[in-house]
Amino acid sequence: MGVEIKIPEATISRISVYSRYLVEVERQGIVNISSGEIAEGVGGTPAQVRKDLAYFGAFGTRGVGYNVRLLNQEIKEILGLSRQWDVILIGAGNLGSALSQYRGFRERGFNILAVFDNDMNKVGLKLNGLPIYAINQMADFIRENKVSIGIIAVPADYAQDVADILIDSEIEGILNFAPTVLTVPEEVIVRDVDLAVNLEVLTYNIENKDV
Amino acid sequence: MGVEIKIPEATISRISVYSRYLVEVERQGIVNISSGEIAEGVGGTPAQVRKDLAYFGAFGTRGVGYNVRLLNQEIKEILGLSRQWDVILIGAGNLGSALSQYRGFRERGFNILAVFDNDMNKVGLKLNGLPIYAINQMADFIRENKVSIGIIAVPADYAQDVADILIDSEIEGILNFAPTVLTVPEEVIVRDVDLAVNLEVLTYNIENKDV
DNA sequence: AAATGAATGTAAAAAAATTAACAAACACCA
DNA sequence: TGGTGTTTGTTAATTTTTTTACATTCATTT
Repeated sequence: MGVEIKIPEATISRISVYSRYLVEVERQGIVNISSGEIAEGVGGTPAQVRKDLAYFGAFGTRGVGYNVRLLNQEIKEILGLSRQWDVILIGAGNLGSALSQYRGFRERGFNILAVFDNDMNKVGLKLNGLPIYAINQMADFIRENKVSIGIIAVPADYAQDVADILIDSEIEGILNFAPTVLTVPEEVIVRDVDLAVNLEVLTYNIENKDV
Repeated sequence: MGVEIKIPEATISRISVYSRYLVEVERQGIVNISSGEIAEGVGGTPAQVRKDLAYFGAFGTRGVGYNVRLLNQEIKEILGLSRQWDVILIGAGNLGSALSQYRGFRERGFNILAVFDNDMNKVGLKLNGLPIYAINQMADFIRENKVSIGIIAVPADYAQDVADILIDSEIEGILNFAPTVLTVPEEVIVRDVDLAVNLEVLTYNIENKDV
């Protein structure tokens, strides 16, 4: 009977950015930070920062601000980053290769276990230290290793087939880099990263700067 | 004195996805399509599709739907894709390499002219057929070739320096893959593609599925 | 111990975006 | 030619998100 409080997706994106910024700030040895300083650091407004954080609790001290280390700890907890996330990557092409050694993932606690590809010239080899397996080994691997997330970095034509295997293997979430809309049951969470779409939003904004 | 009509950024993202879907539909030889069919194809609602399109004009025929080819033409015009976009890529690392040969860019009319990197072992070589130049050659190159967009794929620590050069060279837009917030003057449009943030929004959504 | 200053947390207001609803327009058929 | 069914374009309603404004709280100083 409790009132449902829906938290904007944009808030989640922003607190992830706050967290990344706080890591940097903590590294500089700064102990306390105000909403205004966070806003300045990430390009937002103080009110927005406070509002975003207030969805989850009262982490600050009035008149003082937020303790950098504690706030970052709270945010990581909110984002689900206090547990480790085991991830597999599907697609050992150029994009897959880039993602397999992307520092940002490891730094934030994501653990890529293996790469899957259907190219038999690649299967058995390593990609940036990660083993490459065939896609027909994927379902077993996911179950045996309790993999939570699959990152799809295959061409659009194969993406749904890959997704179907992931779904069958009871994956929890999919980060989809293929430029296509995936059909998944509602218990599987998908997030699309659409590179061309991003570029097109940019061109639109360039062309309509002044308007 | 005209009323300003602000178009949601989400609308721009969506029409870009519609366009990609229409390409596929057109390839299948389908001539007309309804808002409901588009919605089904991209995972949206018919009302949303119509509303998004209505910001820009009346492209359909009542009782019939939209002519696939014409609608796609209109959308591309809206997104600024009727002109060609000359792009450079900064960073010849793994991510830069992946982006340099990303099909989705070329398919949508983006033309990557060159890659820039500070690693002198790479300068002078080619990356997927594209010349690699030193970053100190970048400003001249941008002006001489009237480059509109720079794609930043360098580590976060160097991203602002690269951005500063792009800004000085009067670039129009920046697609930023570096996990950091760039400071730019307001006439330069930036769009961030933050890979770890996307993964963290995914983990949040997984952890809060049922709520 | 009271006063001052600073910055949070939140309630209320405003703005923005989405959804619903329906009249208008068109194709097709009898 | 008139009626029927379909689907758009648009207005209105609703929902969501952002912004504003300020009372509350805490640290510090006198």
